[in-house]
Amino acid sequence: MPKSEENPDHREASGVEDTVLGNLIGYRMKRAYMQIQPEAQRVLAEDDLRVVSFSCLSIITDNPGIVQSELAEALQMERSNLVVVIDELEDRGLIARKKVPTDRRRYALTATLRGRRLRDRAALRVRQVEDAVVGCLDAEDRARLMAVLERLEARRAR
Amino acid sequence: MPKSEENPDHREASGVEDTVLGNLIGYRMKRAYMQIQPEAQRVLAEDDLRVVSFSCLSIITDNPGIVQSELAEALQMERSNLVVVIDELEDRGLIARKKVPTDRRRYALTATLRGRRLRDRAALRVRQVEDAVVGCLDAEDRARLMAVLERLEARRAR
DNA sequence: TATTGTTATACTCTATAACTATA
DNA sequence: TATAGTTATAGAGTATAACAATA
Repeated sequence: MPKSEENPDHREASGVEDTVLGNLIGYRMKRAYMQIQPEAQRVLAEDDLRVVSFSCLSIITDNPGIVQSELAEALQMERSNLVVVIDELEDRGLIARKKVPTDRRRYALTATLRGRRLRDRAALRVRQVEDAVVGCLDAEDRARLMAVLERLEARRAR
Repeated sequence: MPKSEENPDHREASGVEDTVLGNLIGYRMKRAYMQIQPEAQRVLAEDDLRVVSFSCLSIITDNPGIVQSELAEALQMERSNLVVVIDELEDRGLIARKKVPTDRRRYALTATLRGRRLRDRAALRVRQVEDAVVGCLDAEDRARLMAVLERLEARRAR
């Protein structure tokens, strides 16, 4: 019976046997992510933000003048799906669209003061719920996790 | 200007500034996961499997006689969403449903020989694409990553 | 001709409520 | 009364094609 070297067969807490799935990084990553995502979603919802709108607001705040194509590329999402998100942020007065004089196809996006403040507050609260979830890791484990995740992501240019 | 201790402000490869989002574990985890997931999806599709059907087939293979409620719980999904997946695996002759004599509400699920063989082959191929993605990590980093992800997941019982 | 923002649309995934048959 | 499996459905999230305005 083939056993994996790094994680021998074991019964999960639930009592369900799992020789294969649990040794796949994708599976483990999704399940770990699912510990964090609903918590982040919940606190962001208290400010009427979705994860995607918080992400947009955050990138716009840090990159005043960014245009929608660039934002879509930064967040790895489709331009078309960005439109409604940007519409809503603008309607709520959190960001502003300004036509770029030198290229009138493009809209320069900037966060308003309200937008920047909301971003800062929301980021703090997301950080707090992450701290709670990740509380079982010490600072070193956490830093190492972040570094490894960044390296996996950087692999994209292959 | 507040800077994070563990990851100072920096320009991403794309040239987009990112003071906040990039320091959130949830964001990093999602982006790292997105390096693996499409690759896994692609190789599984070659065997006409989705990630969820592979996961079901895998758990059923390792747990002959498991019933749908237990499977749903193990994979943290809704019973109702499991039905079509199980239907398809059964139609393809990869698993069998057998009424449990002692409780005729329940179906005992078992993988057929074909199902077990497909699972083993698919698992190997998923493992290969994961190895390719994660090739930038040495064995120790990889083992540590898996261990940390497991600890985050285990936090569920809080 | 190519690109930006936009609209419409479709497809997947997930969540909920309600039904049936059994217990 | 509660549970297992099922159905239908609605809501997200995501992907694609096509269009108008502009380069």
